[in-house]
Amino acid sequence: MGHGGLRPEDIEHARTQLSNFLSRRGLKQTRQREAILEAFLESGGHMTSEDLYERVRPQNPEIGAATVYRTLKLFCEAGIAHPNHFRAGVTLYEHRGGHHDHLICVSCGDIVEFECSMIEQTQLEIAGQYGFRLTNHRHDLYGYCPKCSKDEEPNP
Amino acid sequence: MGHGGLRPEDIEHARTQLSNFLSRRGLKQTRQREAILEAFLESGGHMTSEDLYERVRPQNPEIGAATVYRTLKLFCEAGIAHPNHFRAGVTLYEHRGGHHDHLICVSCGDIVEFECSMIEQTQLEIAGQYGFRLTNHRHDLYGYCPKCSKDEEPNP
DNA sequence: CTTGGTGCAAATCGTTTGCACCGTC
DNA sequence: GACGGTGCAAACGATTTGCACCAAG
Repeated sequence: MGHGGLRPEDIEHARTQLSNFLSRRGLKQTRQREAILEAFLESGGHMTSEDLYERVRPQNPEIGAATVYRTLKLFCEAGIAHPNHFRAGVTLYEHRGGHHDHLICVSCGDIVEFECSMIEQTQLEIAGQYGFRLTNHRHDLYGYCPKCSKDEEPNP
Repeated sequence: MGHGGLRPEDIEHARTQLSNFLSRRGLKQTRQREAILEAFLESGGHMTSEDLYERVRPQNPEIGAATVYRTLKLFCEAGIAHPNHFRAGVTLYEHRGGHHDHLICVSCGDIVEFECSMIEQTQLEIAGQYGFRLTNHRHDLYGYCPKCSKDEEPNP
């Protein structure tokens, strides 16, 4: 179920973003970071460090898993990636930008993104009622996607 | 920031629920399961297996951590508990019942539950648009609670 | 007495870290 | 050259599992 990578302009933007972030912080531009960034951007988002490691490996066999973990964290700080914990024990990284709301198929794992400004608005109101100042949110809907709906029957 | 345990009637209901679940499945009613259930119900919800283990230990030094993990999973199947992954690496279990929507303070970790039927409704519509058949959802709003809002300043 | 439950310790899994070496600035 | 980056392997923390023993039905 691969879906939506980024458009060329987004990719270019991400490259610049990382570049700026690195120099601003006095960090180094390395071959590995470039390779990992490209692999991440080419992917559809929603991947684990492990996944990305596998993706990078063929072209760069010397890059270690630890570097991928470290780099992905760096991307999060740079605002290029965002970590998500859909299930126990794994961190899924997604492309930044857009709102992080998802429809997740509990059967095949497919992830679809959606956005609803009405809900966004309502969230702010609710937070206000409790005196909370919101920084971010997550809104995930779990269920069976159209394909899997046909296989799985409601009552076991 | 402790808050809301369950009312006596809810506790009674949970006991029955587990009891029924066990016999329905041909499983056994054990001293450990009772002890762990009581500890879980007495707590405010939103605890890790580890937390519960510590809570149970004083009165039942022989109960092992593995049993608590196993039992908590059982509670989930029985519909008494519900697992949540607010942050990487830990599973937080909460009391079942009510909708699982939360306001979470990123500073002190306080968790407030809320419910909004309008959002619930909208979720169904969105799922429908994508042909998904929903089974459950999670909706977490992160931010600073009133107390912590005073300390933390918006711009770093 | 039969089958599931428990406790312990060892095993796993994802992720992190210490350290010696390597490459960028 | 200095300091951050990398690779490897060992360390880690949460959770799971194999196994021999125990207890509920």
